[in-house]
Amino acid sequence: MPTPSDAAVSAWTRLIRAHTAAVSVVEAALKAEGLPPLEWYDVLLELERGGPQRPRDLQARLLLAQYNLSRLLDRLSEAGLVAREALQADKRGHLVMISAEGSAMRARMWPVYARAIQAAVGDKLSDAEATVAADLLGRLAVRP
Amino acid sequence: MPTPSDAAVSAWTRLIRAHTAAVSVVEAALKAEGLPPLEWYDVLLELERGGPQRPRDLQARLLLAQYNLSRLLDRLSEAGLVAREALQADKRGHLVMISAEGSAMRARMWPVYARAIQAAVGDKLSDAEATVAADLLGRLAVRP
DNA sequence: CAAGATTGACTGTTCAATCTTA
DNA sequence: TAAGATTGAACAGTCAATCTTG
Repeated sequence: MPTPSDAAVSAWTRLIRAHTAAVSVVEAALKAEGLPPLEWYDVLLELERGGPQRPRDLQARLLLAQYNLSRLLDRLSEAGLVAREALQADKRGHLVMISAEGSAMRARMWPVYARAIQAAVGDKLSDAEATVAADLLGRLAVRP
Repeated sequence: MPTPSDAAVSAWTRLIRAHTAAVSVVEAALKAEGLPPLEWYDVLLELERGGPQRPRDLQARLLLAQYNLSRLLDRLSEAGLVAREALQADKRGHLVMISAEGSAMRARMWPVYARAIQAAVGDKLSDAEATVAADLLGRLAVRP
């Protein structure tokens, strides 16, 4: 049985810890400004970058479960930040698109988010170190 | 305003992704064997290593919110994996300790957990790379 | 009043089942 | 039958209030 090396276990443990610590800094910053959670930002950004998309595509890019995304979109839609539009091509699905309000919200969130990233990562690693970390972390997200 | 560098943003983004990917591998492995979630393992391990402790101490080590831990301990206790015992010294609190069943469960979880860590981290990074990643990630968890 | 811990009510997540169309 | 998407009910997480003791 392939038991992980100490180095792998240590990297795993610290990945969990670093994630918890960094996310809580960012979420706290957003909450302090009365802004929506991180997850909303991700969806809004993906919709700005990728244009109108089907939930299935968003799901794959954001690594979310389908039922999870369904309710997340409900909330975003209720807040007026995204709109759904029926598809003629495949009547099972529909397109999700960001609204003007959604873009405005994403823009309002970014400065707060950016400062929090700086506090959580930028202040703790040099650019060279952050680049190394990004490379190694990128390898962990690759599907086998 | 200190805007984060591209390197910092990239490290942040990939931290989130790597965490999501790695955790889902591990949680899926545990679930497939009918075992409890990762979080339970963390509590059980901490109680084995650190001996009987007050919830406050567990909370600090595991980076959990107090109300969160309170309900997590309820579940562990209901499953017979931990026990609570009143403290005479400070009657507000109590000690939490792992039971024999709890130790047995932790031991059953470990091989599954270990294989999953290997798949999520060990198979993707060399030991040298994992050591570098662990060092950098450790710096992110340090309180300012 | 402050610290340790819990609880009620609310919000969000998960699982399995369901519905519709391909 | 399978894929895209949603939903009811159960479960877990969050916030603010509460209780008890220091």
